[in-house]
Amino acid sequence: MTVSKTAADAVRPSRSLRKEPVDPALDDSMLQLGELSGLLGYSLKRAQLKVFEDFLRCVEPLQLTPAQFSVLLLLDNNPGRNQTEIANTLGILRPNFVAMLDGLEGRDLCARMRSTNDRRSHILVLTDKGRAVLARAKKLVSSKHEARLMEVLGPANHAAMLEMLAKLAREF
Amino acid sequence: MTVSKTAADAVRPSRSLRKEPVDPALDDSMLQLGELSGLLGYSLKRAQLKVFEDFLRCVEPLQLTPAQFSVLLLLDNNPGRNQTEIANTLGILRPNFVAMLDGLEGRDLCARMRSTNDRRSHILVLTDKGRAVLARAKKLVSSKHEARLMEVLGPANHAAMLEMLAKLAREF
DNA sequence: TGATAATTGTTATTCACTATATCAAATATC
DNA sequence: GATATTTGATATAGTGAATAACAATTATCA
Repeated sequence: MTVSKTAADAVRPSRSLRKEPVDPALDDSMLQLGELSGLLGYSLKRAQLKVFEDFLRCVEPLQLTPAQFSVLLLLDNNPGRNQTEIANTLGILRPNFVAMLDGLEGRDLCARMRSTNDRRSHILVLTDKGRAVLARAKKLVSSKHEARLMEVLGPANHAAMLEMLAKLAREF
Repeated sequence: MTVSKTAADAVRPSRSLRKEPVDPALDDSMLQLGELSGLLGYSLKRAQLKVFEDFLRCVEPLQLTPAQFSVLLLLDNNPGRNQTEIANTLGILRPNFVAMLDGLEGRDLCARMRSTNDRRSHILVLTDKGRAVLARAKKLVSSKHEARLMEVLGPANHAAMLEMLAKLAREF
């Protein structure tokens, strides 16, 4: 088949003939996702984007991205670690972690200290401000963000989902 | 508390004293994720990355990214649509969709045809090659990618997960 | 009808995130 | 003590996502 270079438009579900008013927000005449809605990866990504958006909204007064929050949380749970260790557990490449730390350190949320054992490495420490911000962030995340997730999914589903996602992140 | 600028390294779970051999791949002395493992968004993102990696592996002979696959699939399911409609349903911004289409059209997987109704818009069409590639891609995705997901999660969990993710992508 | 607004595809540009190679300083290995 | 490895860092490139602006076309409506 050779394709002609023009074409009369195909069957539009003719928005003008529709009876029920279409959702004005995500309208677009409702295209058929088809097999796409059965693709786990597709829904996974779209859900992830939505969840991150909500995270940003909930924690907006503190100006923390999910990645930054995860760093602060990890520092709090693992004192005495260096950049490589923190970056690796978060799946961040060392070169990219430098600028990220510069940002956090520039806002006085954490600090690098030269290790006395190994003078190559920087031990990462939460500052007092970092601890305070983290504490407030945790409250916002749990009371707003996670609370909303719980509400939409229900506690049982939320737990089941968490377990499955962790399994995928681990074994896949 | 003012932070001194150096510090003796804190309690390392002393890798040297461990009895069981640590997983050499993701080692890093097993940092404590702490509250991070309870954050749905965190696991969601890590799982999504793993799933997309697997998708790329499975469909590697066809050199299709998840985004490209989704475009081809959508074109097949929705003939006669223009760029704006396709881009919008996939959450791709129109300006960014241009280069993406250039790539697909350059590989002769789809084509833009000027609409006779509205000479501004381009109706998107799958080429024969595009249909053939899509068919092969679908087989690879279902026999390798989705099959693996099924195997890891189990059919029931897979279905439950899909439903929850769709709900999040929709209502969140 | 004709002036004005809106839409479509496009370009340019910016920002964030990711990835690789490379480097000097410090440490480990043998 | 020579060589290799590790650590933080820099430079750089690639990709995705976001906004503004533009020409061509179509829609609106006074």
